[in-house]
Amino acid sequence: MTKNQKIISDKLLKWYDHNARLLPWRLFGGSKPDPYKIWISEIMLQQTTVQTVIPYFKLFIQKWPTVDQLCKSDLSEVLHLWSGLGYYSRARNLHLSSFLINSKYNNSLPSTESELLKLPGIGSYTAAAIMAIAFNKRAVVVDGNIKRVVSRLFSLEKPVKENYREIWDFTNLITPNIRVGDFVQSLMDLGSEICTPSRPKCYQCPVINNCQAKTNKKENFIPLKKRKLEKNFRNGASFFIRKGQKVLIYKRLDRGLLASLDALPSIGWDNQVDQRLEFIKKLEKKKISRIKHEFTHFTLNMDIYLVEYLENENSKLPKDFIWADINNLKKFSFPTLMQKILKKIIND
DNA sequence: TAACCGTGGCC
DNA sequence: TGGCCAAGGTT
Repeated sequence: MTKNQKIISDKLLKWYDHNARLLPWRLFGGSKPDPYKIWISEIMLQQTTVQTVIPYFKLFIQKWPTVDQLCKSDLSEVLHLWSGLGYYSRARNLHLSSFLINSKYNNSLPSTESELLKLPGIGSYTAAAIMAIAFNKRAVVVDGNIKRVVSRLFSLEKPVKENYREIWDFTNLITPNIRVGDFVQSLMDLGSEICTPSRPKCYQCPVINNCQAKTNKKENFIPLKKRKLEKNFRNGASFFIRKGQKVLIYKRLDRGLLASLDALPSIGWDNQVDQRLEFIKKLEKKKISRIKHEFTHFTLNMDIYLVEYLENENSKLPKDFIWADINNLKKFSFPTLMQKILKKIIND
């Protein structure tokens, strides 16, 4: 680490001492962080904003304060708490990992990158982040914020997606040997609050004099943005099949989109073949509404149909189908898409 | 490697 | 309004 690189980390740490965000998984005043909480927070924060995560994190820790408690839970409980948060494989992987940590590591998170990487749901970023933040061990942490901050500090013009290796090398150069956790979080807080994607607040930046992008007057153009692929449209149909005060719902397949979550029977949009849904095609239905829902990689237009299910059609239901009380749907694990559809039907 | 995997907020 | 973006991982 050269003198200038040490100046950068010193300035960032000093800034962090006075400007760190107060977040529920952070401890201050010399207390050691709880690796379990850091793990849960890091998984929840994958591609998810801090403000969205906070209430989910608090509920999660309240319900399962330790690995030991988590590994005694049912997957269905974890999915229920996770419903609405998105990227549901994270919940499945957390649950699975809790068993591994229980059986292989005596309920304590492993503290080496190679062992952390063996846990499902932990990749290169999360392993390094847990090393640094939970254990204060030196690791090179490169997340979305840090990619942008480092690109600007060293005037790296390439789009971040195409420049991982170079960004990693420069991040490595400025990563100190002490207070690694604080340093990593200082970069993240800086990226989140000051060195923002658009209109960075350079006038508040503690390392403005060390920033090569600023020196070159390129802070608004670095890193370069890459054009994204065009988003596709899909059409689907959801069925509100009613029998008195009950509605037919089912548990989705345990793989792919919205895996293992509860849903209204729906077809035509998720590239899945589910034999259990064949019976829908024979039902007498009436189109009552339509909603639009944005996924990351496609836009969904979902037609909503109402089916009045007659008492004498009491044929046997497929596996994992149940008649749910319309007034007690809270106990199920619906993704936001389904919550939107249900709200639309019940309000209309 | 590029597609897949959710959702909410911002401008 | 719609595209962008957020403490990415898996296949």
